[in-house]
Amino acid sequence: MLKPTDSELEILQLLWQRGPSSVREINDELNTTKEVGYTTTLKIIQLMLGKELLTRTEKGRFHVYEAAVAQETTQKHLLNRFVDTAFAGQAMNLVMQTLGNHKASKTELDSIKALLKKMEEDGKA
Amino acid sequence: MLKPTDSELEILQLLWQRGPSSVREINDELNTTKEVGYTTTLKIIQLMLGKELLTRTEKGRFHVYEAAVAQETTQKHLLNRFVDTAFAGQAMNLVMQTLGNHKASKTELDSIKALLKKMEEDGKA
DNA sequence: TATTTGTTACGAAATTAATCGTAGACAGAT
DNA sequence: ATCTGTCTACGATTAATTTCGTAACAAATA
Repeated sequence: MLKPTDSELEILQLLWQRGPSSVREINDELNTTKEVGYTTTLKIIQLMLGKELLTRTEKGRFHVYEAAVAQETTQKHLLNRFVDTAFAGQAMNLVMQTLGNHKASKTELDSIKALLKKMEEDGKA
Repeated sequence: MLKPTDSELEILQLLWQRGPSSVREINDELNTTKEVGYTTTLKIIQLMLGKELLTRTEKGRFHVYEAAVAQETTQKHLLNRFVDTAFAGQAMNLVMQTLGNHKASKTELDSIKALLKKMEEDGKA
């Protein structure tokens, strides 16, 4: 799998969230956060198409782009890399630090507890 | 804080683990994993010194380098960035995926459970 | 019809990261 | 005294990423 750059990831996030979108829509979204030229966004999207991170369909005389990689698969890859480079492979350190640095809702805490419970049972068996 | 590159992070990990080290030692360590020239390592270390990621002391006619940034602080920064870029800020998704993708020892699971419990109590209060 | 507007394609510049070669200093061995 | 090996400093090259200008063309509009 091809590692997306930060700019590419930003676009992937938008597409995962919005679904299929035009360059104009993506660029407008990006510009709510930071200033970036239309052709800059277009260029990155074209490069992403080359790397097969996106697919596109003709829609009249313009194009509609869609993420060609699944969010979860991509995140899993990035996560594995990140655990290695930033946490020297110590995944549970990462978990502890994340829990320590970020608030969690009751629902989220419950999901995590359920997952932990399942892990313990699997470990036992 | 200056974001270390991947190569720089690799060197930081070694220094956090080994403590103060010479270029030779760092380069030898790096070469247990991948091939990299001595002057390449030296150059990166010199750049890191410029960015104040390292400090150095003269030791006879050569230099000993030491991490100038704390492991936990650095990881926290990287983690925050990563949560934003790769998980669109959804920290608990990251936690769930990490737990799902990596094995954990009983001790680790217990620490996590203890931390969760503390978080729940804090949330209640 | 002529002009403006919006779109894609593409080349080029600027920036950053990583790699390595070469030169010069110096200690220790011959 | 000279040679050899190790060290630092630094410039040059390459590759990847980001940015944007310009051209070509179609559609909408004046």
